[in-house]
Amino acid sequence: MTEQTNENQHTCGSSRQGCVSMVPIFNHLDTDHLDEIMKVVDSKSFKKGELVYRAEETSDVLTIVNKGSLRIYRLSGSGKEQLVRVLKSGEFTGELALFNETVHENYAEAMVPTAVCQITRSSLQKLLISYPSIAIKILQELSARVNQSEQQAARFTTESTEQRLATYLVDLLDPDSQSNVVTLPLTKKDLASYIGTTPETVSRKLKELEEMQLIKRISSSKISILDEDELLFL
Amino acid sequence: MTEQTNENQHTCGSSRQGCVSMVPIFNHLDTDHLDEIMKVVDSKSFKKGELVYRAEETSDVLTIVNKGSLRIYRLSGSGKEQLVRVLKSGEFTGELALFNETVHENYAEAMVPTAVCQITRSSLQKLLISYPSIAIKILQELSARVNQSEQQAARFTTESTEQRLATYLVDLLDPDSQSNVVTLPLTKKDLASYIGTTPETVSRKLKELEEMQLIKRISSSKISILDEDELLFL
DNA sequence: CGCGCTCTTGATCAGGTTCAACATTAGTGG
DNA sequence: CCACTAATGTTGAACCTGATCAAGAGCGCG
Repeated sequence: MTEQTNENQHTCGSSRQGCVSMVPIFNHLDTDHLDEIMKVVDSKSFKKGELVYRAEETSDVLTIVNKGSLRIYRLSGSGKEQLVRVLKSGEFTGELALFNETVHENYAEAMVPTAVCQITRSSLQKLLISYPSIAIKILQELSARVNQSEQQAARFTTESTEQRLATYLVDLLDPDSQSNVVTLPLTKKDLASYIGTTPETVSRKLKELEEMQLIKRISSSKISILDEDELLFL
Repeated sequence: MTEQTNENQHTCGSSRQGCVSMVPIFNHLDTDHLDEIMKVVDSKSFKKGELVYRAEETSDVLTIVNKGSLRIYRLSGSGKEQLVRVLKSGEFTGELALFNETVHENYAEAMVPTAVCQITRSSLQKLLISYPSIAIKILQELSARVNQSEQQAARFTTESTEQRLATYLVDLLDPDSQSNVVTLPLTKKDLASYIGTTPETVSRKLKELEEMQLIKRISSSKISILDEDELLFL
């Protein structure tokens, strides 16, 4: 039911090229080096809902999103799902299984038709030796993720659901756009999971924030931020 | 009030040596290389309660614990403290400010008299180029930390306080010891903060677990685990 | 020895979950 | 293109976990 589609695995040179040249961990290198990297990278495509990998699986590849997006989530002992993060174009996952030679502890699922590039442990290891700057890029990304994740964890225990929702909305604001309208990139269900609550509570809190004149719901996925400062101050 | 003690900054070659040769990210290298590393590493000592760094500070060093331990914690907007992790000997911190050239977002405080080694960004960068294996070690450590932190975050939202406390206790069990007695390495207050609750609730839940015959409190910091399986099954 | 901690226990309270019913939207096939 | 169905989102009411406040007990330390 969640079978991979590997059809264009060796037929999308352009996709592979797009992958390596647009990815933060590679794009500081010049064309010659990108060519070399391209040779060791594989492309794969996944339909909406397909799993790139699942918990308990071993794997020795780093997966980089080329086009589309991946939901990274965990399942608790009781089967409750926790949305950990959404990977967008240029971001990578699979580092735990790759660097620590262990199993995945989360699930990666395509949210929309998604193209990824994958690089094996041995290939990556060679690249890291040839181009130490790649390692630095990955270190940057991983340390930023540790930080994000620790902040998220701290918010779960120190802030109210209302506060978490409010800051989530404000964070969606595009700094270099005049508009104060944000588009929710997640379903209410995923949004609820991400901020650590239920869809019912998200619904109620959005209503409350609207009654407080802090936001205005334009459509189901569009929200106008009326008072950014007050939202953060809650 | 939280002033650093740099007295033995250049007087403890032995400490520095201990540092580099015992640290996971370096200890796979041979003696010659360790000597080279030792040259670019600084030693510092902190008294109990002193801060190695604080949020909002910039810094360009990676801090590795040599002896003692560091509490890494965050402060929420409302001033609530969240214990993120405890660094023990051989572990490092400061990677966010170091790799991303930004400010710290957490605090690092000595829990006991603590000796650390520090290495600057430029020195580390040179080392990473000379010894790519160091980068791999750090990648391993950081990806493991991303994983731990995401798991911790997921637990906050998917498990009850009782479950989090129970798994915390079981995790303290030493696998290669016959004993089923664990020693709490944290004060009740820190323990409460770490698992995302209050000291009062910790007290009550421990009492409940004892009434369920799953644990037995030996002393204030020693607990006997009577039924590991049932604790994890809660 | 007594002062100031941390820890414990009790009582109350509130935020958020759960369950259930209803509304709305999106997706599917005639 | 509309109708139908399934999934998602909303609202209400009851319940429950865990936080808060307050008071007392134990403990270490000067």
